[in-house]
Amino acid sequence: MAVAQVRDVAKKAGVSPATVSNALNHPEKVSAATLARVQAAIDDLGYIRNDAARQLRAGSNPAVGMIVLDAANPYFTDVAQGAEQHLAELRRPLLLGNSAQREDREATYLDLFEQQRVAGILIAPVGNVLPRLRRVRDRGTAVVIIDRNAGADEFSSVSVDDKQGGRLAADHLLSQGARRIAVIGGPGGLRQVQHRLRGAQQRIQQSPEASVEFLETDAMDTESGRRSTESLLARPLHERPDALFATNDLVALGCLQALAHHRVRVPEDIMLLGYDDIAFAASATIPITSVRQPSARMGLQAAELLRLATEDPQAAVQHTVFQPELIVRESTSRE
Amino acid sequence: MAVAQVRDVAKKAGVSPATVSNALNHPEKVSAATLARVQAAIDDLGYIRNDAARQLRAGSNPAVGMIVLDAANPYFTDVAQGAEQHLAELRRPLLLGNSAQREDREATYLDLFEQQRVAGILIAPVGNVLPRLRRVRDRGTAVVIIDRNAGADEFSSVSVDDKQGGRLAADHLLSQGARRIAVIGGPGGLRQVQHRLRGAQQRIQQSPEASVEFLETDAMDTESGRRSTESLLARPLHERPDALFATNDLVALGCLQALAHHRVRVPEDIMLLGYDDIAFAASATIPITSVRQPSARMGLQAAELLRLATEDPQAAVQHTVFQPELIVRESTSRE
DNA sequence: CTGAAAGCGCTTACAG
DNA sequence: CTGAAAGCGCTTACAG
Repeated sequence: MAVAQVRDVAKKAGVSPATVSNALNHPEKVSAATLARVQAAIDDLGYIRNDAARQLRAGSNPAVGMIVLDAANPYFTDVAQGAEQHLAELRRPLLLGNSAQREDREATYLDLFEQQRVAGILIAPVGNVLPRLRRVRDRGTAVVIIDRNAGADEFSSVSVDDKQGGRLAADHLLSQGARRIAVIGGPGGLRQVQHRLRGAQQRIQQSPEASVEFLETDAMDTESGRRSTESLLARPLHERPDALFATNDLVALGCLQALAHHRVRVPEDIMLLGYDDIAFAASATIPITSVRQPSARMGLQAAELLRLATEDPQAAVQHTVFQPELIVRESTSRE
Repeated sequence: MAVAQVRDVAKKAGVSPATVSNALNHPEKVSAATLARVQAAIDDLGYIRNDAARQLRAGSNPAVGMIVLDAANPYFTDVAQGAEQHLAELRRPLLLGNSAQREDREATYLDLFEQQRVAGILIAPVGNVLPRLRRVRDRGTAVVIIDRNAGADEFSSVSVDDKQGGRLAADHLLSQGARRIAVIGGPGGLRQVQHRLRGAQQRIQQSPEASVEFLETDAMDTESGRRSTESLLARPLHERPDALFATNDLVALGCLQALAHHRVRVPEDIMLLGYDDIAFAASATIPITSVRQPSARMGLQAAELLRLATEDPQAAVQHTVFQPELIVRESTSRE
């Protein structure tokens, strides 16, 4: 069975294709009687508009593309959900791409979104995509950067003060008596990791009796946390840290698993602190202290900044910086 | 700055638009020298193909659409990841839609995918979408159903034997001494819920001393599990169940939170068993016994069945049914 | 309010 | 191996 087209609908309704199009896109231009006949013909034939043709002629695609660092991380599903909710109100579909922290995948999704001429792109960048994003914007696509203030002067962005998050984490661990802190996460090139680490370092350096080291990982998943922790536990006892600061909660959960496996007590022997405050941090074997980011609100605000940028390409660039919040739980509470 | 088009590339390379198109789509038809000039022109101008035009003319969209019941559930992110991996090898982008168990959202994504004339659709259905899926297929779009054997005769499908899963769960709880079992999940119209419940009921009815009740929820998230459990704990002690079978792990985590909040001991006072075996089940406050589904493999197989269906629309319908596996943990181990 | 004509940017036969 | 012409299915001015 051939797929119905505008001309089939037009013939059935006894009008021209132009009128069918108007009934669909500008119903106020069409008389009520005609509208009803067109609608009936559409229902009869099961007509479904061909988006490629519409888009080609109309010259624009309402959809918005989004690229996240890890689609399996509840933090990013929350951000995406916030963005999707706001975009749905604007009648804009969200196309979600997962870079999995890999530059090649990031580039593939950027290709795809550009080829589709999406109206806008929301991106949590992995690689140095700024030059590319500039070209994207110059071709007329709005861009908003999530979770990064690099490129801050050129693109609107939504982020969290990650240095402050690192400071909060370190400050809390020190106040609980930690003296040897290991920061676990990576890759080190990722802006978020750098800032969380630097914030922690800055705070720890103010305490002469405390020290900090950085264990870099390839990824930010549970497996990475487990492996890093295993390597720490392979050391002689007196060279082990007394606190772990994982740069996200998935890594923290991995750390917790390795610690439990080796019967290291948390927090008595080693304290553990995560980042993002995903729902599972609170439900963990030992509930995990974590630095909360307002994930859904960040997604919503990113979508809003994108709306502003698409509606007025000349509009001033805007940066929304949220403040992180420390949520204290058992994994760092020694008394 | 205007966006570069084929004709601009052609002019710059000193060839015709047709040759540019051939260089892009059928490089074997073009001489090496011409290919190099075209490529140089493309790079120079930063040309990006307009997918809408390509698709309109070529008459097909390589992309595949997927609709899941809950994009925030790690089970579905795992399934999606499996599918995406296989589709990537076939050079097919995956467009992911989240129905959030809502029929209106499911319909919206089906609209979107149909308008985009995707090559295929992978769907875990919420509502009664079979009539619609029939029309979709009749228009030439391949369809594979995930996680449902309803409609089994018409569409290829990938599923797990959920009745068996329910039986495994009930059998284990009974063997651990449970006598009053509450099944928590919903909505009751969802095929997975029905089968898991029915499997459990069948097994429990074989034990005259045991009873089962069903607490239906609106959704399958943590909040639903928490609320249902609260209502159970509001009962007099002797009317409480001694075991909870949550129809997925998110619900189970919610149950666990409510139980902990009321200082009910797990498994001593009430046992808890979940479904899906998401990674977080093992890391929970009390590690949760769960029925495992091979999520990534299911996604991969769904993509493979879709490939078969797109390559030969006349190909026979195929059903892959995986067997569930019980993973026993602390939440049900009374000794 | 309605319709005839043109054209969005590409690719596909086809002729050379 | 290369190019001129046609056309994919829509929507947009424009004329009536």
